[in-house]
Amino acid sequence: MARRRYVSIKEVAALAEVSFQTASKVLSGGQVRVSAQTAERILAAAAELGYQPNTIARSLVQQASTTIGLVASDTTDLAITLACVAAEQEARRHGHSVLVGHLAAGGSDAPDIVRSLIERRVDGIIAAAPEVEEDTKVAELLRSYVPAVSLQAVPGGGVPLVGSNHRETGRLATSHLAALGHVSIGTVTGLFRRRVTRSRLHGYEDALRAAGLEPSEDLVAEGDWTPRGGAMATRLLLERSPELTAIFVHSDTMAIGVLGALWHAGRRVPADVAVVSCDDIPFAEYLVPPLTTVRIPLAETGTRAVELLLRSIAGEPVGEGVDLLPV
Amino acid sequence: MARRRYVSIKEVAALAEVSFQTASKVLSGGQVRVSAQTAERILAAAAELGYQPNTIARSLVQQASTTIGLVASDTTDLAITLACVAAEQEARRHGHSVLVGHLAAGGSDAPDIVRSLIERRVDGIIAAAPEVEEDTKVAELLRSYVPAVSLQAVPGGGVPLVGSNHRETGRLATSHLAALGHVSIGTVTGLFRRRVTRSRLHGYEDALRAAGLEPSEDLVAEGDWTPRGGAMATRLLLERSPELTAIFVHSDTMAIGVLGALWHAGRRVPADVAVVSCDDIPFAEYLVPPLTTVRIPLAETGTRAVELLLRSIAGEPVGEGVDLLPV
DNA sequence: TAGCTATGCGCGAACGTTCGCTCACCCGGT
DNA sequence: ACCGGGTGAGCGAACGTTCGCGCATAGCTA
Repeated sequence: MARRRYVSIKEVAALAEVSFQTASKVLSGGQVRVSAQTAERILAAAAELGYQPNTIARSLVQQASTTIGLVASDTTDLAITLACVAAEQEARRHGHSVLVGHLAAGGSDAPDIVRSLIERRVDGIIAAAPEVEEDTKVAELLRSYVPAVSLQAVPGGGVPLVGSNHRETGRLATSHLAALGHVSIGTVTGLFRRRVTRSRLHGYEDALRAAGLEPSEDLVAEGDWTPRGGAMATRLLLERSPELTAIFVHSDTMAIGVLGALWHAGRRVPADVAVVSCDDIPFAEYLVPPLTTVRIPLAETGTRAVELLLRSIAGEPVGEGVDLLPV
Repeated sequence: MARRRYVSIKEVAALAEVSFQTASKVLSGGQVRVSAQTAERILAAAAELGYQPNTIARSLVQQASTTIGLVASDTTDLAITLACVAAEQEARRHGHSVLVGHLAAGGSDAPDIVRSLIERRVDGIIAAAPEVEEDTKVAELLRSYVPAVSLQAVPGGGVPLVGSNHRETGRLATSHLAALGHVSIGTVTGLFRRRVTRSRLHGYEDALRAAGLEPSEDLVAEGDWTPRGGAMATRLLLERSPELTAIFVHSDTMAIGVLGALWHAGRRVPADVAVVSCDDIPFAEYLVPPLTTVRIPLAETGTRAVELLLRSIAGEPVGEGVDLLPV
């Protein structure tokens, strides 16, 4: 493992017998006033020495790192991962690299992560962690130091959002169940303090009312985005409202737990209880009773966030809350 | 969104009325020969101006970026994600940031990703993508430019591996089934060309032989790590060997598809067919027939990889193939 | 042949740090 | 009163680039 020493542009220039600034002109790609022969000589020298440009030095002088930061929650929820992967690939397509930070359980290290990104002079930051909804410290950093785009609301605003229309999602899922003739429709939600949850809940109520049904507190149970929480919420729901015949679940991940709990309770799906969820995570259709799910454009959300961020970095002003359409 | 201009250490120094080098000594933390009062003055000035150190400049002079690269496959397989998240958190615990790159579908952009990491002068690289098993170009880069640790074998060697004992995993899962009295035990594998698959297959055969059973080609079906592939392989298996009463699946993700396919085929789990899988992904226990799964220490793998990498960066020589124990 | 323009290349400066050396000063011991 | 050691702070250099300007040389027009 004899490690290769990095060669600098000066060594390349020396080999090609030009000044290192000239070598720089050629190697940094732009079309510049250099004769074809010298250019060739320089490229040959670079290849021979295995020259790898030093982005750090370049960033320093250019005052731009072509790097963006991504702060994600560590929930092993596929939904967030999906958006993150898409975001990274989109960023790379535009020549940017991505520095990630995954929040620890409580999300208390969010300010540290963001600060570390800022110290590394990322050109922009994408926040994909529900925890930031409550973090004013992070919000302040995001607002004042660096362009940012968030997938969640940020306290105090000032950061553009990208997301999907959660209310519509809730409405769509619930009205689907209502259209099937169900009259006792429960819901297993995400954490109440998240906006997503409240929006979807509104959509859920909208749909109930539109179907002439009255929302009831007994039909709503709070989950925590995990299969475990989904299962617990379901048990609670069955206890409080044994007559229920349909459930709208706020995420596919929780739906796994919901299906499990229903099975344990001896309810058949979809014969006894119909389940509709949302996210459209890859495995949804392969679950044991195949899951009906509202497709949320997660990857598109990630892609769009990057687009917006890069535009913002480029200096274009960007507005707020863009909504995408679920199917 | 009036963006704050970054203030340099010189401005801080000017405000504190010291030379910027002295300010540097104080702000970069080490205990140095500076009087308590001046130190205080400098810190106050830094706070007042909202000074954020510039890691880029620091990296340039220190010839170390305190950043590591992580190249992951984009498979939305939770297993890999789990390891990646753990790796990032461990790296951060040691003051390092993580630059990620997710391979595109075919994995053909792996060399580009690695090159970009090298140009950004990462101190080391962790490869968590099965695709690299076949990529000699990547292997060459990893060997010659930068310390690396891989979770998969690398063509030509020279890169330390971290992983779990896959053969043992296969043996464990299969012998569990054999101990339950099953005599016709099938297996839904990962892609044949991956080492993991072959190792687990060996373990599977080991266990069969130990139980006095003869391995048969008809009992082995290749999957592709997706629920979809798992389902297809299962159908194939049922067709070729209808008498089978147990299946060892090479990943929890595929197991979802396997369970689905069995259900569609009218086989009850575990009454008609027993299923054992491996990974111990969070939702395994909540699947409809709860999944029996061999726990693979994914997070620990990520953590260990970072440990090893940092040791390697620090100059300690490291060996090869470390195995961890599944339960 | 003198003057002008275009072409090819070099040079100095700057980006924001860290590091090691030097220097001035104060204090205590002889 | 003199010397030595320790302490606090400054200074120059370096890290590997990019950028804009300036200076030759060559070719073209008048």
